[in-house]
Formats: sequence, structure tokens, C-alpha cells
Amino acid sequence: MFFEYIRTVLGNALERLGYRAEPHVELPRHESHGDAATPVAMQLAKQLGKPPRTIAEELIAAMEYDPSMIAALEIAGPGFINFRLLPGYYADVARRIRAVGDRYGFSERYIGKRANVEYVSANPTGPLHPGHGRNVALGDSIARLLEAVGYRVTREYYFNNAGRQMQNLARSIYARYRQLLGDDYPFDDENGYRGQYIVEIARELVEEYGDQLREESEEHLAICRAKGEAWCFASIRRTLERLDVHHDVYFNEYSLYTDGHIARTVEQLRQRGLVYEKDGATWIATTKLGLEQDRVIIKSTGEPTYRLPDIAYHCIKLSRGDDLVVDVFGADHIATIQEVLAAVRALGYDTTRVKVVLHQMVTFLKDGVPYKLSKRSGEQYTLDDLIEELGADVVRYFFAMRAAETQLVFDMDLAREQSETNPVFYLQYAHARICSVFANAEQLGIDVSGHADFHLLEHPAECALIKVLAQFPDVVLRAAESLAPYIVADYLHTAAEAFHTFYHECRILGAPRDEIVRARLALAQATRTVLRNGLHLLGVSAPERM
RNA sequence: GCGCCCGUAGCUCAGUGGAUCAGAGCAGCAGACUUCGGAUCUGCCGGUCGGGGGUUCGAAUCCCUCCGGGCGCGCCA
Repeated sequence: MFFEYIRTVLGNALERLGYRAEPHVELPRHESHGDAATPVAMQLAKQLGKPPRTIAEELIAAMEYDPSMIAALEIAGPGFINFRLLPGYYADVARRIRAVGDRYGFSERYIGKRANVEYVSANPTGPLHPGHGRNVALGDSIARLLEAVGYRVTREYYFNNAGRQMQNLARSIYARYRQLLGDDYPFDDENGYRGQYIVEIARELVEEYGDQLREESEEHLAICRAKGEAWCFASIRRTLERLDVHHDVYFNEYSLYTDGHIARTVEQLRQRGLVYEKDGATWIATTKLGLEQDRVIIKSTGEPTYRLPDIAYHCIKLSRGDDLVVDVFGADHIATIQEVLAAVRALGYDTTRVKVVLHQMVTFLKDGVPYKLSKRSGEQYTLDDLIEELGADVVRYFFAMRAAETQLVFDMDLAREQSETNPVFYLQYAHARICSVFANAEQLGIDVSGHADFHLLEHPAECALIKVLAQFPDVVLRAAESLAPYIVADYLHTAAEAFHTFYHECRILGAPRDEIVRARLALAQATRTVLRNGLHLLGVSAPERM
């Protein structure tokens, strides 16, 4: 919204002059450079073969604008055009924010488009571990961001309940089950799942079945497997629930086998000459697709490797007609995603619709040094434990607050801090503080929703706050388009800071005139909307009291 | 060895198509309202943007190279 008007003015001027360029508008770093600026003249310089400042002059001459909104146009430096805004503009922005109300910040830019976001996708072999938290937070915030700009979003969870890992799970449970029955049964230390939860599952089996499963059979192992899957999934979903994360689709890898997609995918790859047999296994010729080496897609045992179902799955996702297909993966998937996409592309699918958000690993920091999260019992530390320790809000914010491609350092001391140094509390405090002002206003009998004259907001702190609030829709759009929740996190801090400064310098309820009180209350309300909506995008609550 | 990501202040990180670009938070130091929540605000200190080359009128940003860190490179997922 902030740059919209200027963009329009600039765009019209470009068109009038017959110049082809994006009307790019940016926020200058320094106040002295005005309220908005465009480097477009410099971008055109090479293309037109004219000095940038000359082009800037032409543009300024060609611009038509409302003199009550824009005070001055200046050419600066090598050829920037700086825009300086008048209070009338701020009043206009504030009025428009208020008019939009609770939906402020959201847009309809991508209305009618559909997106699929796949995230978490952990196999049901145990509880989520702390590292999963980053995937959860990023994926869910990305989904929320896409919704905020108009996409209809499907949240999807892909899981494998058929492979080797599930067999290991079944065997682990069975071993514990036998041990609980008092049998001297060996536990496979190399492949088995050693967590205490396995014993828990086994204990439930003892309660349900007594010693009826003692005989080692496929049938009994299948019962262990099913029990384990159900138990683990319940655990995972419970954890996600605590983070306010809900998937729409749980896609079962196993279904790809039963419905023939696996066989069909192999056939299609074969038709394109990309499949051959060697050493008793079936290979895909990924070297023909420009990759380093060929890979096995069906082992000599007849079992497919994970690649094949991955390829089939992506074909399915792409054939659903979504405009955008987002995969949120940890950095350890880097190798496979290339292979999968190359194969899918070779099968004729438009993989430009696929965006992969590859996040780097997480390091936990305590007393300034990396350390391994653990519990006193020596038992594995889970994502659930982290939520227990820090609260869902802190967990979601911390995992989403950095760009995905950075190796996230999760500072446990800062996260544990229940004070202003913790960025989550800083944001929530600003929100609670506004709520408190409104509670007081109500007690004083002030008509909070009454008419407000925004032209009365002329204090520098007021203008600064409006300027920040005005950026919000741009920020949401940019964050959504770059699939980067951290942009929202950064912005919210700026917004909260601008509010606190305003709060400190301008009394709201104690303002000299009633009209000013109402105008400032309206500004506070707009701030509250921005904070609430922004926090929502990150999956963090906006408490009224703390 | 090969592929991808990262290297910016003591620490954690921004820097959106090269340009008005040396920035924020934390830590440290010094201050602030008799009043709407001090979980706040204001100021100061602090950096050869990993090193070196190159392109350019101009490079944290683009190219090359070296160094350092992470993750991969399975008939595991």
C-alpha cells in the first residue's frame, strides 16, 4: 500500500515516455533521502544510452501526482529519484489501514491460484525431534503466507509406512514385547529403535494381547508394526497440534504401490530410454539428464528405492493442477531432490512450478557453546520436550526467524529468557500493551471506534509509525513470494519498536484534545492489527495480557 | 575428490534486479516519564563485509581463485 501510489505515478510516467522498466520503488535507508526512492533511471541508463540524471529529469517532468500527498521530487546521487511525502499522505494511509480492518496486510494478488505445501513428512517411527521444529515452523508459516496473498493452500504430509524403517520399528517393538514377557530376546542394537517409547508401545501390546503375540510370525510382526505406526503418528500429530499445525492431506507412500503408480512411472521412464538393468537391479540413467551418476530405482531384491516413489509422488502432485508446489526439506535431501526433479521433468512435467525450500541444520547453543539437548533421564530429547521447556510461541518464532539457508543457531538461553531480550516477548508485549490501552479507554468511556481525523497525526513518531505500518502489505507479499517467513519476523520487530517509541513520546489517552485521543487510538488499533496478523503468519499468539 | 549452502560488530543475523550501504538485535557503557504496562524508551561503544584478484563510473552484493565451517555424494529414507 505504501508504495502503491508512487508506483502508479512512476509507472504512468514510464509509459508516457515509452520506457520499458519495472517501476521499482524502495525505502531509503536514511531519512534524509526521503520517504521512498526509485533507482529506475539508473536501470534505464544502459538500455537507453543516456545519463541516468537526464532520464530522471524526464521522468520527473512526465509525472503527474497529487501535490497534497507528494511534497517534492529530487534527483539524488547518481540518478535516484527521491519522493518526499506530506502529512496528507500519512493521513490517507492511516485512513486506508483502518478501512481495511482485520484483513490489513493480506492481499488478493494470487487469488484463484492454488498451492500445495509439503512439510514435516517424517516417517512414523518415533516422536519428532527438535530439529524437525525448523521444518514444521518454516513449512507452516510459508503456507500461511501463501494464504495471506490469496492462494488456496493444501498442507500435505508425505510418509512412508511400508519400507525398511517400519520393519525395524516392528522388530524393535517385538523385541521389547518379548523382553516384557520375561523372555531373553535379543535387541538389534544396530538397526533397532532404542527409545523408551518403544518399550511404552510394547507395554500397551502386553496389556492388549497378553502373551498371544509371543510366537514370532509375520502376522504378529504386522501387529507390532501397525501398533507402532498408530502410536508414533498419534505422537507426531499431538506435537504438531501444540504448534497449531494441521495438515489437510496425509499422503501414504504405500498407496503408490497399490494403485499402480510405481509400475506406471517405471514404464514411462523406460519408454523414454531412461531405464536399464544392471547387476540385477533397475537403474535410472540420470547421467542422461545432466547429473553426475546413474541411480538404482529398484533393488535386486525387487524393492524400489525411495527415489522411485518420490518421482511418482511428484508427478502426482504436479498433475493435480496446483500453480505452486512447495517442498520444505532439510539440507540432507539436497542430492535426492535434483534427481527426482530431473526425472519428473523428463516425464514431461513442468517443474518450474516446484519450489524447494531447503533449510540448513540447527545447532543448539547454551552458555555460548553448541550442545546436545538431553533429558536428565538420558532419554532422547524430543520436539515435544522443547515445547514443554520454551512454550509453543518461542519455538515457532525461533525456528522461523532466520533465512532457511543459514545454519540456524538456536540460543537456548535467549529462548528461555522471559524478558525483553527475548524477541518473542518484545512483540507480544507491544500487543498486550495496546490491548491494555484499549481496556483503559473503555473504562474512561471513550468511543474507540468513532470518527478519527488522521490529519492530526503530525508528530514525527506518529508519522514514523504510520510509515512502518504502511509497509506491511509489501512485506507480506515479499515474504510470500520468496517463501521466507523470517522477513515477517524482522519486520514485526521494526513495527513493535516504532510503536513503543510512539507510545513513549505521544500520550494516547492523555492527549490534549479528544480528537487527538481518537486519532491516536485508531493508530494504536492499526498497529495491533499489524502485530496480530504478522504474529499469526508466524503461528505465534498475540496475547492481550502477559 | 565432486555437488549444494554459509562466512558481515564480542555473539546471533539483516542488507529485497549493483548505486543514497556499513545496518539491527543481544552483550557492554551512560541516561529517561510523579501520568496510558519499565517485558518500555534515548544515547554511546563496536566491523580491513573470510583473504586475494577481476569486471565497473561505482562491489558486502557479479565473476575467478584460495581459506574456513555445514550438509550431502548407498541396491538407507
